[in-house]
Amino acid sequence: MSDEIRRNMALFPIGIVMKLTDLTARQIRYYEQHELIVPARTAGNQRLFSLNDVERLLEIKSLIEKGVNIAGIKQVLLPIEKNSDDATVINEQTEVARKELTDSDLHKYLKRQLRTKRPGQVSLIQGELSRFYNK
DNA sequence: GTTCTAACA
DNA sequence: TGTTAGGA
Repeated sequence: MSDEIRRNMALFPIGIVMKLTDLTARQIRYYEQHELIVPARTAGNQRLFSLNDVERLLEIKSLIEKGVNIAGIKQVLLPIEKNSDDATVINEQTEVARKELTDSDLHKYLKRQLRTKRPGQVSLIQGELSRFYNK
């Protein structure tokens, strides 16, 4: 499986994303309303976020802290193209992986992700998520 | 127990 | 953005 797909697998419910990003559920849902992120949904209508979604949220968070509003962020963060590599995927494989995801697995998973670099986003996620693997 | 949408003392 | 109501 490619890292591209791995990064786009919808794995985390909003609770985990809250801890990962330090954002409130309210904020996360609000950003989704403004299409800054487009998480996948389970059959029960619950949001499932991919690592890419988490990265985008961290970027959004940093921009908000710099005083940028939603309109401004929309100009920085390109819209997610449907059916593109940026679209959050949810399938059987994702389903299985998500159910088996434990907290310790999450840590190992995140550490692994940090080694697969991506231009423009790497420095950010490494800084923001460091509190997890450095503790 | 967790998450969802809608709405505002 | 916070918070709460009422459901799933």
